[in-house]
Amino acid sequence: MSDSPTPLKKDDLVPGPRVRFAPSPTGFLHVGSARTFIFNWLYARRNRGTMVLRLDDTDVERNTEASVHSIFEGLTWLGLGWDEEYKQSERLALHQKAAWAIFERGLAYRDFTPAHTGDAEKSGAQGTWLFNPGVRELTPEHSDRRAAAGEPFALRFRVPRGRGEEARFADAVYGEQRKAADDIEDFALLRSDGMPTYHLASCADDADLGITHIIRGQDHLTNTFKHVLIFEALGAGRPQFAHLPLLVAPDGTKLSKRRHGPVVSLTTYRDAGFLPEAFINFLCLLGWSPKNDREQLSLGDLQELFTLEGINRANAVVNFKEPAATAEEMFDPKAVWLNAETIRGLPIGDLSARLLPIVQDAAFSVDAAQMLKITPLIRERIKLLRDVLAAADFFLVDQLPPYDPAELIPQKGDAAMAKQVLETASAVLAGIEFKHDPLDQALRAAAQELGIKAGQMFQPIRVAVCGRKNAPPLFETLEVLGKDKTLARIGQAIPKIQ
RNA sequence: GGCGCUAUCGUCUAGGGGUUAGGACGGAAGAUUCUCAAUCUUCAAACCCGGGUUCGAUUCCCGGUAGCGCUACCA
Repeated sequence: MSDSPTPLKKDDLVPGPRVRFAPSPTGFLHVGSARTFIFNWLYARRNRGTMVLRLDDTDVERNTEASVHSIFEGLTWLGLGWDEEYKQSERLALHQKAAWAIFERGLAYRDFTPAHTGDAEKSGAQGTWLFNPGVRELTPEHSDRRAAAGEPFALRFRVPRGRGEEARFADAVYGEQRKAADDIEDFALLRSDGMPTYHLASCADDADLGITHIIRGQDHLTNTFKHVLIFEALGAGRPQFAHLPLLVAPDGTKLSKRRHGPVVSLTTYRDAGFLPEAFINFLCLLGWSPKNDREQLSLGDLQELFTLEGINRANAVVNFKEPAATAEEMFDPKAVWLNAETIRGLPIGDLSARLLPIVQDAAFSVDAAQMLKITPLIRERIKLLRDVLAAADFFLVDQLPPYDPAELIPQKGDAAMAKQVLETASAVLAGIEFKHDPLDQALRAAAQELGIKAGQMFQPIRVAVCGRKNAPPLFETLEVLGKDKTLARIGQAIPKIQ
């Protein structure tokens, strides 16, 4: 025995919570799923716990490799990471063992009834389906005999009936929940092909992986009664449940790609130029609040402030526009605002580095040094990263695209004034250093000499150089653009004036 | 149909037996700079309906209505 054993850390004695995000790869990564991931992650980090990523891929028919990609693509973009990773399809033996253990305890039975054609009962307005009559009360001998003869069957949970029993659990968000067992149908554990159902696989894995907190969408709230039954039948401890209000479309319906298009897919936001930290901030504000009116929250802030108590119960609308006119209009205005705010708060070097690949992908030849000079001029003028293409276009091209020569004419001025301004500017600019202060002094002096207002002096130059009226401040722009390009563009503008 | 959940400005939300019902986005108006943007100021904008409890309900209780979810050998 060593006389100085390694002291146990407190964390070793009290392991942190274990949470999981368990998407099924049957479609792209949904923004609602992304929020569920984020809340789980925040809970794990906040409480020094473990974040488990588990692919719930027991539905072989509907799984796609493309979907797996989409999930990882989305999660990678968020950049939050996870600690452990599992695939349900690799844990089938565990699920089957769990199902048969439940059967051995007499809490499940074989159902030899052929599978339903699911949609028929979805639309059916008749009474609640609870179980297929006849099979639930088959004697074990009869059941064994038919199984031995090779007759296919599903394994169903035998929900206690007619005894006034109740399933109950305490949800961290929705409070005490209870439901009469008589209202719970005999759900399937195993399909007739032997594959586990979602309910069984999910609970068996949660128990096996030691999940302590299940944080998931409210669409699972009523499923939880079944899950509670499974955990009990497994003799496993029951995790703490916390259900999240759903994210819905402006029309109040659940977000779906079919109905609502790309706005429900996480990668759409990445591709449109959202910053992951800003989008995480936005998503967190949907269905959760720090209760102190703070809205601009960094990841660090969120980690510090996130609690299950801050989650509310009503569904939240993602306020996008259905017929989207422009890219920016299709998104929730608050998400766009948060993104713009985050962009403004980024150090220039950081923002510039994020902008550079976008500009280069658009086939502009710019280097990092140039981008670094352009960035401060557009930082307050872009809301999405991709806006850089429209905001900085005139810095990036050699030849300005065609513009309306009428724009060259200043307020309360005429063509003659425009021409005079540009000719004067041409002469003045040729002889000075292209730095903010000299440009400022020279052009203001020139305006005074011509007897016109500074604004009247600047507009024709701005249009000649930028190809439009709305652009960053003039002197900074000229400085970045340089003397050669400036003079060339002014030279090209002069003949355009009639 | 059955069961469950929910209900504060257009949207996200704070609040809670007595408040001018607070903040944010978006909208409108104004200030400011060489345009735009940013920034600042101001304004408009909400407690689903009906009962009950109470001196007093937007808040608590019940009912209604509406929305959403589940009701598959999908997850």
